[in-house]
Amino acid sequence: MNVLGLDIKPINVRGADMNKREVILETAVELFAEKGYSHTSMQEIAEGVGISKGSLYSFFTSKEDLIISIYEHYQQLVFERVFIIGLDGDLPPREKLEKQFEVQFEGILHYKAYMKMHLRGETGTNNKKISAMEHRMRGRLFSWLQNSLLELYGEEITAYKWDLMFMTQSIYRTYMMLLVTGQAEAKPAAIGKHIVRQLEVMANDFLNGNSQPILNDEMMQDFIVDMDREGAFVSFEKREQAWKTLYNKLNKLDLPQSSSLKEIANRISEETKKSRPEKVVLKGLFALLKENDEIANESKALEDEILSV
Amino acid sequence: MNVLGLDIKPINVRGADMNKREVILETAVELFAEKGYSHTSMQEIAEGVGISKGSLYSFFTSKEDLIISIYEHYQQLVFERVFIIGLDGDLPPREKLEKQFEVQFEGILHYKAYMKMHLRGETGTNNKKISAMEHRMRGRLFSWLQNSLLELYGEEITAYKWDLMFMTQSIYRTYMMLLVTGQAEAKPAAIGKHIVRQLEVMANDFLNGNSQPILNDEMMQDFIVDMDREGAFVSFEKREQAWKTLYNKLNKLDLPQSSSLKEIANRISEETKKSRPEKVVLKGLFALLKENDEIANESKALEDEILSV
DNA sequence: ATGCAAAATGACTATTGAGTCAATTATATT
DNA sequence: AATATAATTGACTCAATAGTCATTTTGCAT
Repeated sequence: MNVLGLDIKPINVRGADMNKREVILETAVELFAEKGYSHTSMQEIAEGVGISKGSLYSFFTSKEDLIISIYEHYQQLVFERVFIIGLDGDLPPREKLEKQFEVQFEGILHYKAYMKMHLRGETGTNNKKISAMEHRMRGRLFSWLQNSLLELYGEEITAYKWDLMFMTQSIYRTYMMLLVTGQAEAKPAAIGKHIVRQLEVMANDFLNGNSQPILNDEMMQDFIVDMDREGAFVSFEKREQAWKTLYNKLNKLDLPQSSSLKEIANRISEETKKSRPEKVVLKGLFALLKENDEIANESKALEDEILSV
Repeated sequence: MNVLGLDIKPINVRGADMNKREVILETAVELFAEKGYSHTSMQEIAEGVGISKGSLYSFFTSKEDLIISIYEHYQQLVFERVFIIGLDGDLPPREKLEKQFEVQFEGILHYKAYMKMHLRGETGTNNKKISAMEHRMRGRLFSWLQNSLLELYGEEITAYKWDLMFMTQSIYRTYMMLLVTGQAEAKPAAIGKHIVRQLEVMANDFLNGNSQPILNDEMMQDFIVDMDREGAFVSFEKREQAWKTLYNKLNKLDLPQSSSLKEIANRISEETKKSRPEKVVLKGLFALLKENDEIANESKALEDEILSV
């Protein structure tokens, strides 16, 4: 029995495998970030991990499979937290958006190598699966920005949304790049506020009629299709659906312990953010959640999603 | 005798060679843009041009030499015109900057494939010479932006210049990308004005104290070094030095024909912008300039620079 | 027409690196 | 301890491609 009153069970048998899989992902991401995708050989990655090439191929069926797994792994980690903040109905739109940018920049500090790799963009291009993945990522980002814009300014922003989305995204990307390359050091919260402020200033200039938009729906047809196809922000993964269900329930019930339950949920989100989340901690936190019968089912569902990775 | 009263001399003997060299550059740039640097083989380039691989290697000693030549060739073409507008002392700073962006976007439409290649960034990375070249290009761009900011707002902008430069550059890059990929169609003049307007809005927000900068000199030490080392905007190529000398002389003399002479100079600049400038036209225009004894020397110097390419 | 030099060719070499698989080693089970 | 099963290895194949060079073709002068 530990302090939380839980029996700590040994991590399941496949634990070792999962770890090695992650070690490979992390090693590969660092090498890709440093030398680029095509200039990093599978041999080098194997050596970096300390295993043989043959073993490497027992975890990932090809180099392409490896890079796609990297994207899937990290993208989930980075974006999930933004999504969760989006679920919080108590936060006013502007603070919410600031917080979401803040969280992204925190993520960047955690996953520097991944971001560096991503910014390089030089993944074995003209590859179908990879560019599909990149499409999907961009779709999510834009879907999120669009949501935020509408929440902030309502329908009247529609005519300017494309210009604002592209400009905001490019500013975001620039500061991300500066952080990742270590050129700039700054508090995530400060950058988050800064970006939202720029967006605000530009949006107001549009709304006051002092600026004319360049982009319009017709030009952006491709993007619209992408955003729709991905179902994008509303619900794009079972795991995030599970988060959403839990939050909805929490908000609806409005229990007296509600705020402490949210705190636990946030701590869970924090833990999953780590590159090596501790299973015991997660299990403990979920046990706490499940003590409340009203949300036990939802908690269980989320736990299954998270621990099954 | 043609309409300009000039004998048209046959294009010099190396003309054929020069053409083929340029055909190779253009073919290569298209293939690099389409499939990426490392996924395009020298064989494919040779086939694209309709020559053998051996011949290709008589023009460029290596693949690296080829990509560097591409950068040198196009960068000169794109940036030179921005520089020349910078020389025009009559234009107020804001209009000048708008015009410079406009000209860049015009250039982008001319050299789409090059820009696409450049945006991909996936040139044989960790290569010394290439990254040196990219450094130089970035240095020039930032040096130009810095100049423009100081002209527009004076010294009081200094504290915010880094944030403004990075944000402006990123917005510029975004619209460039949209143009290059054909997502957006827009008049270069409109985009130029648009970008300057965003810069203005953001700058005013800083100057009014409503926004705080994120970046400072200390963080940007590397950039400062780069910008200084390149001598950057002030004078970075013999050719541009020659332009500058000519313009200075023109402005100083203030001849009655001054404006028609400037028109001729601008027409020369237009012609050099083309992917296949006509030598005859250039020679004719220079002949017109040289009719004025006062600027004959400067014109001759510039002509030598331009025609020697 | 003849001979010569320059230009062009493409078969060839050498290297790199993705992916395979038979053989070996480690681990678990009885 | 013996056996079975799973995990790991690295030498090997095979394809791609940068760069070379002996041979052929072309263009030009006499």
